[in-house]
Amino acid sequence: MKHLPDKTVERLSQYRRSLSNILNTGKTHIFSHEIANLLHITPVQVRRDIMLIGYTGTLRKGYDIADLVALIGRIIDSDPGQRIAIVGMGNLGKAIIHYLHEIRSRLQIVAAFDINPDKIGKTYTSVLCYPMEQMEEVIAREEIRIGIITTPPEVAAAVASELIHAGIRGILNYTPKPLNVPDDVYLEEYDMITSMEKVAYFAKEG
Amino acid sequence: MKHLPDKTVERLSQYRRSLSNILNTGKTHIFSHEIANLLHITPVQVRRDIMLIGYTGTLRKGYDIADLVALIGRIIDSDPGQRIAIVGMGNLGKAIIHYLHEIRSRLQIVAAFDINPDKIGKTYTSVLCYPMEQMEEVIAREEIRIGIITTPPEVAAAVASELIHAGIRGILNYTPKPLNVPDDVYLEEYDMITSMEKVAYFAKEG
DNA sequence: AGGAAATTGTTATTTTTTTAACAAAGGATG
DNA sequence: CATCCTTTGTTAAAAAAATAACAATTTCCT
Ligand SMILES: NC(=O)c1ccc[n+]([C@@H]2O[C@H](COP(=O)([O-])OP(=O)(O)OC[C@H]3O[C@@H](n4cnc5c(N)ncnc54)[C@H](O)[C@@H]3O)[C@@H](O)[C@H]2O)c1
Ligand SMILES: NC(=O)c1ccc[n+]([C@@H]2O[C@H](COP(=O)([O-])OP(=O)(O)OC[C@H]3O[C@@H](n4cnc5c(N)ncnc54)[C@H](O)[C@@H]3O)[C@@H](O)[C@H]2O)c1
Repeated sequence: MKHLPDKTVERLSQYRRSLSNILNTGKTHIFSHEIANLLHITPVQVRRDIMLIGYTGTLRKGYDIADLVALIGRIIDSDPGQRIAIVGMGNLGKAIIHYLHEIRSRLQIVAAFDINPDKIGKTYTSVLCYPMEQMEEVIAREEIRIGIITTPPEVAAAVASELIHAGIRGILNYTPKPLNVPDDVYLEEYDMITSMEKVAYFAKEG
Repeated sequence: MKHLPDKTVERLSQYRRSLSNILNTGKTHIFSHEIANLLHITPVQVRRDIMLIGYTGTLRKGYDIADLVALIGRIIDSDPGQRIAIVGMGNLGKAIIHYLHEIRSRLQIVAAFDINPDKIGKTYTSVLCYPMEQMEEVIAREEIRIGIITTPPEVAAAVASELIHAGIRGILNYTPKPLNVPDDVYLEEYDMITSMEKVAYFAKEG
C-alpha cells in the first residue's frame, strides 16, 4: 500500500476506536453516514478514506465492522502492537501512562525514564521507571520503537538525541520546544498553549 | 482584518512564544529565516504569515521583535487576555492548570469545576474548584469565554451543553469523545491516542 | 558612486485536502 | 417483473495550504 495522507491516518485511528466500541453492542454492519455522524464529519470523507485502504463494503449493508477494525489495526500498528517509552515522569507523564493503561489500546508503554532518583525504580500504573543511563539497553531489549517526551523543555532536544541514538523510529513531543530530527525519524509535536490560543482567536471572531 | 487561515493562527501562537523568550536576551530584531529555524519551518512561510497580519519589517534589519509580539497578542487574545474555565479536575486537569500557571501565558484559568465533593472547594495551583451547579453564575461573573473539558468521556457531551448554556464561546475538548456544538461555538479537539497511532504508522513506513 | 549581496513583500505554482457529482449495484416495493 | 430508492466506489472540481519565484529596496563593499 502506498503511503496514506496524514489526515486519513488520523481519521482511521478515530474510526477504529469508535467502531471498537460499537462492536460490543452486537451490531455487525455500519453505513458510511453512521460513521460520519459519530465523528461529525461527512460520509464522503469516510468512504474516501476507506477506499484508500482498499477495503470494500457491501452495497445496502454497509461495512463489516469487525473486518474494518481488524484491517485498520493491521495498517496502523504492526501486528503485536507498538511498544512505547516515555521520558519524564512528572504530572503529564504520569497522566499519560494512566490514561493509556485505562483505555486499553494496542499501544503499550513498556518503559519510563527520568533523572530524579525519587522516581527511578518506582512503578507507575505498572510501568517501571529506569534511569536515563539504561535507556539504550532497555530500548533495545524491549524492542521499543516510539518515544514520548514529557520532560522540561530545556532538556527536550538532548532527550530526543538520546532516544534517536538508542534506535527509536518515532517521537511524540509534548514539550513546547520544537525539535529537530533526522529525516528517517518521524516527529509529531503538540502544544496545548497553541490549541488554547487557537480557540481564543476563533472564539473571538465567531 | 479578515479571518486568518487555521494554520497561520497556530504558527502565530508559536512565533509569539519563541519571540517572547528572545526578547529577554536583549535582541531587538530578527530575520524571517531566524524565526524559521526556531520552529523548523521555511522562511517563506514566516514571511507569508506575517504579511497576512499586516505587519511589515524593515529590509535588511528584519522584524522588530517587540512590535511583532505585541501585534500577535492583539490579534490572538483580546486585550486583557482570555479567561478560561476547566471542567474535570483529574490527572489531566491538574496537570494542565499547573502547566499554564508555570508558563505564565496570557491565558488564564480562573475557575475549575467538578462533581467530586472531595475536590470542590479545594484550590489547585491557586485555582478554586466549584461544584457544577455554580457553573452558570461563575462563568458570567468571571467573564469566562473558553472552556476546557477533561472529564471522563461519558459525560463530555453533557458538560459541553452546560458550558454552552452558560455562555462559553469556545471549547477545547481533551476527551476522546467527539462533540457536537452549534455553529457559533468554536470547537477544538485533541486526542493523544490519535497522535500516538499516527506516529506508529509513519514511524513504520519511514 | 556603482555593483553585489541580502532580505522583504507579493504574486504564481504546486501540492494536499475536502467536497461534490454521479454511475453502478442491489434490494425493496408494488 | 419493472421501477424506485439507497448506498457504495470513484472520478472530478473546489478550497486550503505550502512552496517557489522574483521584483524591489536597502545595506555593504570597493
Ligand atoms: N502539565 C501539562 O499539562 C503540560 C501540558 C503541555 C505541555 N507540558 C509540557 O510537558 C513537559 C512536562 O510537564 P510536567 O507538568 O509533567 O512537568 P514536571 O516538571 O512535572 O515533570 C518533568 C519530569 O521530567 C524529569 N526530568 C527533568 N530533566 C530530565 C532529563 N534530563 N531527563 C529525563 N527526565 C528529566 C523530571 O524529573 C520530572 O519528573 C513540560 O515540558 C511542559 O512544558 C505539560
Ligand atoms: N490523562 C491523560 O493523559 C489523558 C490524555 C488524553 C485524554 N484524556 C482524557 O481526559 C479525560 C480526563 O482524564 P483524567 O486522566 O484526568 O481522568 P480522571 O478520572 O483522573 O479525572 C476525571 C475528573 O472528572 C470529574 N468528573 C466526573 N464526572 C464529572 C461531571 N459530570 N462533571 C464534572 N466533573 C466530572 C471526576 O470527578 C474527576 O475529577 C478523560 O476523558 C480521558 O480520556 C486523559
